[in-house]
Amino acid sequence: MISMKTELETSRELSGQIADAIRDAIVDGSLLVDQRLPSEAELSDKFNVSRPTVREALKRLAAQNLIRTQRGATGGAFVNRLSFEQAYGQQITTSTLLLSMNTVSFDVACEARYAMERACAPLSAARRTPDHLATMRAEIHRQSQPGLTDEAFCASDVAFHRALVDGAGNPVLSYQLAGAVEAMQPLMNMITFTARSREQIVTLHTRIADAIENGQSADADAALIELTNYTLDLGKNVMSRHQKPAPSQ
Amino acid sequence: MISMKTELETSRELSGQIADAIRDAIVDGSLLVDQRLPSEAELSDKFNVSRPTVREALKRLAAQNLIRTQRGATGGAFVNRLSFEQAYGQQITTSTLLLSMNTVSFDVACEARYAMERACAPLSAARRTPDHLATMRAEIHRQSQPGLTDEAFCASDVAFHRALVDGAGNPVLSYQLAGAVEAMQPLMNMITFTARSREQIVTLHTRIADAIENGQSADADAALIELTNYTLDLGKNVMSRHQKPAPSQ
DNA sequence: ACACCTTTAAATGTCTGACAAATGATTTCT
DNA sequence: AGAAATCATTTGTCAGACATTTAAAGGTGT
Repeated sequence: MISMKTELETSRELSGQIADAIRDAIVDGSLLVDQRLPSEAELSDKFNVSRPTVREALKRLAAQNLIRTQRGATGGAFVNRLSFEQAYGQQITTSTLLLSMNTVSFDVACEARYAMERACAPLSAARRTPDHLATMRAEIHRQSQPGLTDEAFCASDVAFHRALVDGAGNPVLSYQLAGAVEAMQPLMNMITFTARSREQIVTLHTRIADAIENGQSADADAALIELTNYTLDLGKNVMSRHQKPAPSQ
Repeated sequence: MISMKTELETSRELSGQIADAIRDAIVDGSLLVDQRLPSEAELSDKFNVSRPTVREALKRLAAQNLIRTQRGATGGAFVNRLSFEQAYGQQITTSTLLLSMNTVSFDVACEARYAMERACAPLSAARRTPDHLATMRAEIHRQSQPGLTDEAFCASDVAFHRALVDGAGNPVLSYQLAGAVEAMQPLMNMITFTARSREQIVTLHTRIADAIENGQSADADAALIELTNYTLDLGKNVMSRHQKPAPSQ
């Protein structure tokens, strides 16, 4: 028998309370990974609500990747083992919204992103595989091509930094950075990269890749600091042109 | 008129596709913060589905804090300005599940956490307010009290590191770290802190607080490295006793 | 006994229609 | 003009039904 709090209040909406009760049972371990939840009919009995209400609750949980559902005879809702892929997705969506809704400024996001990248660099210098290095080199080469659109340049930039972070071999760091880096792409896309600035960035990327290749984390750190300041400079111009005044609320 | 992709496939479930369409409209800016979505009746017309299906889609979005709903004459679903509070909550839930479901090991989580904390330390040394410092000192004092339960010691540990991170004055870093630090608490709670190990941790915390107070970020970094290794050691013993063999999948 | 097809049952997915409850706007009355 | 009653709109909830998917059980022929 699955224990679960079933007493509901009258204030909040029922589907929210039911979702919370089930979520708590998952988080505190009452429901284990891959375990099947009671059927919708059973849940509506247990909570004394209708099936549509139960379904709304289950959809809330599905949106957070806490459960997955399967149709058919042996189907039902199952506690989902959260994968990094799914966590990435949530992280990117959330971070993107935090930025796009002007909850945080470009400067703050930029500082956070590079601070965390610098935390990855020493680990990456020690552990990166030849594959990570090859990706970094390839992206640097792509960034040197003339005629690249700003969007393509940005995408390549993200891929480069992604390889740098993944080189650390720590999926939690990759997960955290995925949000910070990818979320900034829309803002970075607003930047016009002149030939001069691209050259500067490629130079810094090359220094970083060299440092990572040779295990010289101090060099990587120094280059990342320069890159931080340079990006902040580029962003300053963009923001002064696009940034709306502080939101009223 | 609100533009939104309304053609649906037959493969996936409808509520998921509708949720995605609306979410895309929010993320790419077609729907602005505080803007009202069409009513459930209008949406069910637009997408050619029933109202319960629309409602399931809206609940999915509400679970991600993308919208909020209001009843009444001028009510409806409104695009929600994502707050840091809400983002914290999501981040902590996700990170906690990633850890508790054995998707990542203690070592990996620990490394990621302290790597990011080290990224915060220099910023905190430069910007922390007297308030942050006072919190750190108070928590150190609490940790020195004899008779503290392991859980209370852990909670104080979290509060100490929280103050350290918040001292950096960068809400994005605080947001990222909130997940990493709080998510580790259940694992840390499994550790038995002997008087000897508490003393060691308090000593390191004091070194960190001193360094932050005097703006000596190198000292803080060194102490954090020691704390990382010490925590990994403590965890090693716990894991050898509790850790199940690697998950099959 | 084995392989193949059919049936069946259980579960989620979707629809229809209805009522309850909340809430701002409107109207009416004083 | 102001207060109270009414109304209209919208979300929240319920009941019941049918469609679709899926695996397992059962039957059939060789």
